[in-house]
Amino acid sequence: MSLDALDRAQQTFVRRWGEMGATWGISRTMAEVHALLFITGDPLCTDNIMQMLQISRGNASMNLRQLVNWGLIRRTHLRGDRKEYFVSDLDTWQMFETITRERRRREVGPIIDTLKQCRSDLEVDAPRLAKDRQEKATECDKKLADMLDFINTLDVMLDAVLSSGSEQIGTLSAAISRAVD
Amino acid sequence: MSLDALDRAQQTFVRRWGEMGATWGISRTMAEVHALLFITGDPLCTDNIMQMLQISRGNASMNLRQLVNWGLIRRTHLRGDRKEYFVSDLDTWQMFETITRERRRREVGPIIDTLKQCRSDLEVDAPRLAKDRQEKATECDKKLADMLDFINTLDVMLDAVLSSGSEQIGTLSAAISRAVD
DNA sequence: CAATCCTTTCAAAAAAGACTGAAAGAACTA
DNA sequence: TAGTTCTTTCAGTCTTTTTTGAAAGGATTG
Repeated sequence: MSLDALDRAQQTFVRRWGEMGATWGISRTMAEVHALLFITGDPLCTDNIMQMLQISRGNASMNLRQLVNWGLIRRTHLRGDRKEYFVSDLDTWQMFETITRERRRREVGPIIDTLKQCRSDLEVDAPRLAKDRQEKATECDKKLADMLDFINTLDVMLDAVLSSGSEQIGTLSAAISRAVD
Repeated sequence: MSLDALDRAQQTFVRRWGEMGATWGISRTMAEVHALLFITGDPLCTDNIMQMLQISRGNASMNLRQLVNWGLIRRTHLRGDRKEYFVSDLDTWQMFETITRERRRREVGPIIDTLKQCRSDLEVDAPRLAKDRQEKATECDKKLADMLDFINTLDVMLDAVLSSGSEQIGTLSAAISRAVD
């Protein structure tokens, strides 16, 4: 099994993508599996992936399942072959949208809930606090409110960007630059 | 040491912020230390932090140093006290800006470099590839180019948003919504 | 300069997280 | 139905990351 220039370029990409993933709370291997499917563009089966990334069957299976759950890859079948194959979405924008939506769904909601929770608990019990603590409570509430506000603004912006679709990204980028000047 | 409603609200916030950090490649404790300084607004010394978060001296020292390096907190001193204190005096927007700039600096550059590297390696060696591999190489190059392009666009947008400052964030949000319709 | 007070460092320990491989399960085939 | 082929699961193992605590390093004070 000798590697040519294409293989080497793909390997470099896969490794780097794995490292990236690791700093972003996605496991290195999951990111590598994804990168491999993305960059080759070919349907690959579990054995291909095990061999190319030197990982165990169990590991491959787990990570493939997660990627399917995220919506980043899908199962497919090759005519006359019983094995399952996997293919990645090939469009960069699509990938970005999927990942961003998923993270937003998992993370933005919970943090907003916690902030609101803190505020309402504070509001309910504030009258019973000692005088000097009341001031502090007001300050704290202000910080929570600011943050909530900020997150909401960002969330609205993100939503607009995500729903714009890849064709409009240029327009959007231009509009932002214009608004900032 | 009995906890009042303010303490409880702050603790909830600190815990949640820690969990958030953990899913974002920032260690749970570092995020908790930051949250604590942010939400109380008070200058706190190492002992305060050790006690409030139930962590060791070494751990506190390490994480405080990292936060100072990130520019999220700063050292300060209290009149008539030899200890060092720490404060987080940034507002929500400044915090966001600091964190985003730091991550961008560390992560965007390297990934762009790798993508370019892959492309140029491919270009240099492509002529020597077998015919069927050449097609693949072209496809691969196209993917790398697309991704590079996409990252650049996003990076430009991000830069515009970051340099806009908190006063303009409303304007910006409105401009985006308008552009998307 | 010795004593005190505080901070930093770092080797070792603990905790968290990821991976393996063998075994069980599912889906087809003859 | 029994056999074959492929997939999933999960207890145990291994790896990586985080935390601890004790010792060393600085700075300030009397």
